[in-house]
This record gives sequence, structure tokens and C-alpha cells, in this order.
Amino acid sequence: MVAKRAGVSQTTVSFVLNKVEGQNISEETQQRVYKAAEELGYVPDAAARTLARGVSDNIALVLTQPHDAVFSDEYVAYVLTGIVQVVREQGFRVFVEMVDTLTQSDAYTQLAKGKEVAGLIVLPYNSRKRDVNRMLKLIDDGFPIVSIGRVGTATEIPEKLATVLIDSLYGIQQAMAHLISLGHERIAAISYAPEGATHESERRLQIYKSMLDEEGIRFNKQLVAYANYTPQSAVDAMNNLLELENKPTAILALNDVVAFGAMKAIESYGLRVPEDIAVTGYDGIHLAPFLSPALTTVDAPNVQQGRLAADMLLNLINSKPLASRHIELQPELIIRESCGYYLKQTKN
Amino acid sequence: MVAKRAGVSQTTVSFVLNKVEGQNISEETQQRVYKAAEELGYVPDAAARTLARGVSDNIALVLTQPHDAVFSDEYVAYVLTGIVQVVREQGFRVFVEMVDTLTQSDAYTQLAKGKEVAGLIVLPYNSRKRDVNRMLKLIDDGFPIVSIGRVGTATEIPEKLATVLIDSLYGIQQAMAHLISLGHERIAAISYAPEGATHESERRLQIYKSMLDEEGIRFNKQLVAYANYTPQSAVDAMNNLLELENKPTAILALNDVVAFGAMKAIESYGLRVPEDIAVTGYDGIHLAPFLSPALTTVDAPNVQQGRLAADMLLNLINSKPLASRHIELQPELIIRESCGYYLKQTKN
DNA sequence: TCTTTTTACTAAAGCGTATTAGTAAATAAA
DNA sequence: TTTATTTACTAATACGCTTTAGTAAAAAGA
Repeated sequence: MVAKRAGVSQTTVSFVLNKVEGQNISEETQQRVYKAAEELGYVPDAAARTLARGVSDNIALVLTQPHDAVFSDEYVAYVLTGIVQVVREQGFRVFVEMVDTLTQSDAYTQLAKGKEVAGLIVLPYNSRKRDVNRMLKLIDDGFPIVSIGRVGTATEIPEKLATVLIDSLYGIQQAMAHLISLGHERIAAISYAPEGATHESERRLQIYKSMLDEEGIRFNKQLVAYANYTPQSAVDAMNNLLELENKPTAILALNDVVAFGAMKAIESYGLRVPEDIAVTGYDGIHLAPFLSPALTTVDAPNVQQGRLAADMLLNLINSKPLASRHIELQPELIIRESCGYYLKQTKN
Repeated sequence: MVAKRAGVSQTTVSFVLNKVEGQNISEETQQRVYKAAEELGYVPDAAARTLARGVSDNIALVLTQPHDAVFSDEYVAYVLTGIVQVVREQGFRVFVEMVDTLTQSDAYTQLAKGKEVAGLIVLPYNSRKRDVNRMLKLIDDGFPIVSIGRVGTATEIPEKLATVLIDSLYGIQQAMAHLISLGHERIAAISYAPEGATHESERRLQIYKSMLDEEGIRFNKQLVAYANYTPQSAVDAMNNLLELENKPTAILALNDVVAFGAMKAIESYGLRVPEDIAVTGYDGIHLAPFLSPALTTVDAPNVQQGRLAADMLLNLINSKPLASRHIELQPELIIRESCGYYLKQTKN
């Protein structure tokens, strides 16, 4: 079509529009091709192009979730945004796949083998060992995969799997140090996941324990409660803590949604945050500063996490060397009102 | 590959795997094909398939936003979830495209003409007239497009454009009626967008005005403030209202993010919600019940909106008749604590 | 002047599937 | 028994692009 209109061969059109190097096409011919393409509103057929090239221009973000669960998590939105921002500059598009690892465990393989995408970014927080093995097999076959965060139940990050993590060790340490520096000793932790459900939540609890240890505070099992991803379950967990004879004076919420629920429970109970009980969160959701009291939380750079994962993936796709297979980003404690830090400051 | 292994022709393989009707393939041959495909882990090449069929198995969700803006809106996440849930059952995948309507105004056309997708679902809240015209032209060419919500600045919904709306007239009316029934007369409205920026925000303000009118309350221009999509801008807007000599006794926040900001501003100012000032929101974000006080808000069924849009799109793609080109969903006022309704109840 | 190199292109094959038109063998109808 | 129909397949083309191998004409080198 374009070829006819410009009076050249299809080959020439392809060379011109793709700016293929090493082909001496005269300036004049090039202009003619561009003009013809412009006039016809030509857009190359994506499928034909992919078929001929053998590689797709798409990548997928794979979320491991039961697929009727709503991804209400801001976290995912942030990561996705980061990814889209980066890959679009190289002409890639992004699929969002919600994979129920129980019923569609071959989803990774489908995407890869069908050449639907050139690479995958995976949020594997609910995935099983079987899924991980599938991923590793694909990687061995040379298929690019980057993981964001730790794999669900696995204790170790597979060396082969490119990963972008957020250093929760550092984050939780900061939060705990902050609470301790404010004089708290009866610090309770509320996990966002059931006991043993994910490696990451267990890890955060572990850090909580070791921080207590370092400070010579005895770990008390009663002061650990488990929510179930929803804010309501966090309310319930907090209510259990409030029924203890020796109530905690501070709450380390393992994510912000839990912190929301905990604060709600505390105030419904008739106590005040931070005067009676201090609360810290983790994630840095964008409404955290606008709670009353504003939530002190560990701000994790999630957009950045998405961007870096996308960067890594593009490098893998283009067979460029990776600076590192495992990137760790530093979160930052943002001190606001929910721990009473500024209250103390003013008093002095 | 599969053909050789099963000892049949490529054609037969295609017929079997695609379950093509009217082809008499013996049960035995079918089993042989299935077995061979299974053993080889065969996954059809997506690009080749699309090329041969002439239609893609993908759709795109197009977000009109400056593409460096983070889509922190839960709203988008909900809609996306609904869409993915529905289309995946028919074997479709979903692209997420973030389109800056200023710099990439031909994005719709690219996707359609490149046959990258079989149809589009558009969230057009920031789109310009030019974009709308492009969409309408594509529709005229028979390309399936469904819009979620009203087109950015347009006053009318184009008849040709299939649309899934949420009836904000009904929603805002309920919220206003609730505030008025609680005795409020000095009701201020805070828009989530700058004056005149989007049709939807202006529409909500219009409903606010007409409700005042109906109740014989004089409209006071001073009682309208404008935020700029972020919670911080809502804080600023609220602070302006708090500086009025005659402070409002109730705030109609035009979305929940604004409500968050407004409540924060009120409490920072030293007043209480709902005792001094009542607040209603709009959207029903999932943290609304866990604010203190819990936010009374108009709950919009956004997942459902996504599902219905996906349904419509699939019908358009399959050239099935649409029951209606314009669907309107009813939101529902959820009464919680931020207006003092239960406070009054207890008093009596 | 004759040969080599460079310039500016093109013909044709190939990517992996869907699909149309067709065929040989088996069965049914006349 | 002959003809028509049905069953069970297959050969070959098309989809629209990329890319390899090649060619004719012009320029450079000997």
C-alpha cells in the first residue's frame, strides 16, 4: 500500500520506517515514503511485525492473586505506573495478568511460549514453589523474568531470578528504633497476613523480634497479632490486643492498611493515638499523611521499584549485561503524628 | 511440529485444537493430536494466530493521564480488576495504556489500526475534544470502544459511544439530602478538580446547587472550593473555607480523597468531625470505613462498572447486539460517622 | 579503459497460524 | 451396479511484515 503510493518496493518502505542501519536510501526516497505513510495513516500491523521479528513488543505484569480478589492495593498501582513509564519509552506495551496460582499455574509458560510477550515482571507474593520452579525453567530457556519482591513462601531468593526488593530489614529497624527511642517497651506487632502465609510478613516479624532482642526487651508472643490483608481483619486483630491485661503502648503495623485498621480500633475503644498507644505503618500509601493523627510510616519507593524492574527487564530482553541481578531499595521512615514524636518535642 | 508427531497434517491439528465445527475428525485422531500437543508442551504462537485471523485477542484499557502522573486512584485499580475478571474468561488479555492526551493524541488510532487490540475501554476523564473525535471516527469505522464515565470536557455523551456511567446525580442528591436532613444549611462543596477542568466535577457541583435550590437554601459562591486531585490540595481548599467568617457546618466532598484532606484540615484546625463540621465523601474507597470518624460516603460500584464495560466491549467485538448503549449504575450512600447521624440517633 | 567498489534499491523467502478448496475412500441411495 | 453423498482428512494459499541475498547503475580505482 504505502509501497505503491511511494513508488518503491515494500522492502524499501520497511527499511525507511524502521530506520534500518546500513541501508543507503536516498533522502528523497525516504521523504516520499514518509509522505505516503503519513497520507495513508499507515500503522504497521502489530501481529505481522511480531511474527516476522520473532519477538513481541509487549511485556506482562503478572499478579499472583486469586483472580476474583480485587487488587485494592495501592502498591500494585504504583508499581504498574513505574513500569509503564519506563517501557513505553522503548515502545513496549504492558499486559496486566491476574493469575490465580492454584487454577492457572501454567500462565507463565503460556505467555512465554506463545511469544505473547518478550518478558515478564512478576509480583509473586502469593506464588507457590511449583510456580517458582516454572519461572526458573523459563529463565534457563533464556526467557527474561524479573521479580518484584520476594517469592511468596520461599525462604531464599533464587540466584538466577532477577529481583528488585525493598529492604524491609532497614525499614522495620527504623520504625522499631523510633518507637523504642520514644520510650516504648510493650510494642505489639500486627502482621498483614496470617501466620506463616508469606515469607515477607514472617521476615518482618523476625526483624521485630530481633530488634526487641537487641534492646533487651523480652519477646512476648501475646503481643503478636495477625490480620488477613483487609483493614477489617486488622481491626479485629487490634481488638484482641486491646483485651490484654497489659495493653501494648505501641503498635508496629506491618503495613499501612493494618495501621489504618489498628488506629480505628484504638479510637473506637476510647483510647487515643498517640497519647495512649503509638502506631507506625509500613508502605507509605498516599493517604497516610492525611489521617488524624497523620501516620508515621516507612515509605517504600514503589514507583521506583517498578521503574527499576522495568529497566532490568528491558536489559534482559536486549541481552545487555545487568549491573546486578538483585537490587535492594532503601525505604525511609517518615515521622508524623501517630507516634507522638512531635508531642514530646513540644513538651520539652 | 505437533502435526509430525501426531502423524497428521497441520490443518488437522488446527482443526482439532481450535475445535472447529463441521470438521469430521475421528475421535482417535483427535486424541493423537491432543497427546502430541501435550507432550511437546505446544502453545500456539500468538502473533501468527492473530495475523491469520485478522483479529487480536487483546483489548486495552486506556487511561488519559499525563503519563508521569501516578495513578494512585483506587478507582482505576477497581475498574481494571473488573475488566480483567470478565475478559479473561473469553481468552482476552488486557493492556494498560497510559496516554498523555497532549503528547500522544493518536494513541487510540495506533492501537486500533495496528490491530494490536480488538477493542478499547477508555477512561476519558482528561481527554479533549480532539480525542473524542478520533474515538468517534474509529467507532464509525466499526472499531469497538466503550467509555467508562463521561468524556473529560464534553457536555454531552456522544450517542454512538457506548458508555458505562455511575449516576452521580442520584449519588450527590443522596449525600446532600442526608446533610440537609441533619439540619445543615451552610453546606460547602469541595471539588476534586480545578474550576471547569472536567465535566463530571462541574456536574456534581451543579447537582449540589440544584439541591440547595430545592431546599430553598441560597447558593453562596464562597462555599465552593476547588482542590487539584491531591489530598494536600484538598487540605488547602478546606483551610480556605475555615477562614470564612461564617464557617460551613457541613462539607460535601466531591470525592473521598478530598474528604480525607478536608477532615485532616478540620482536625488540624482544632475542630471536630462531625460535632463541629460534618463531612461526606464520594467513591467509597476501601479505607473510608476505617477513618476516625468513619467516612459517610457515596459508594460507587467501580468493579461492577469495569465488568459491565468489559461485557459491552466483548459484545461489540463479537458483533452481538447491545441491550443498551448507555448503562447507568446506581451508587449508594453509606452512612457512617462523619456526619453525626448516629450521634443524633443516640441522643434521642 | 577495464575492474572494483559503492550506492540505491528490489525479489523472494520465511515467520506460524487459519482457512478454503479439494480429494480419496467409505457409505448410502437409486 | 452405478451414482450421489458423507466421512476424514490434506495441499496450498493468505495474513503483512522483516530480512537475506542479490542486482543494476553510478562512482572510484587501477
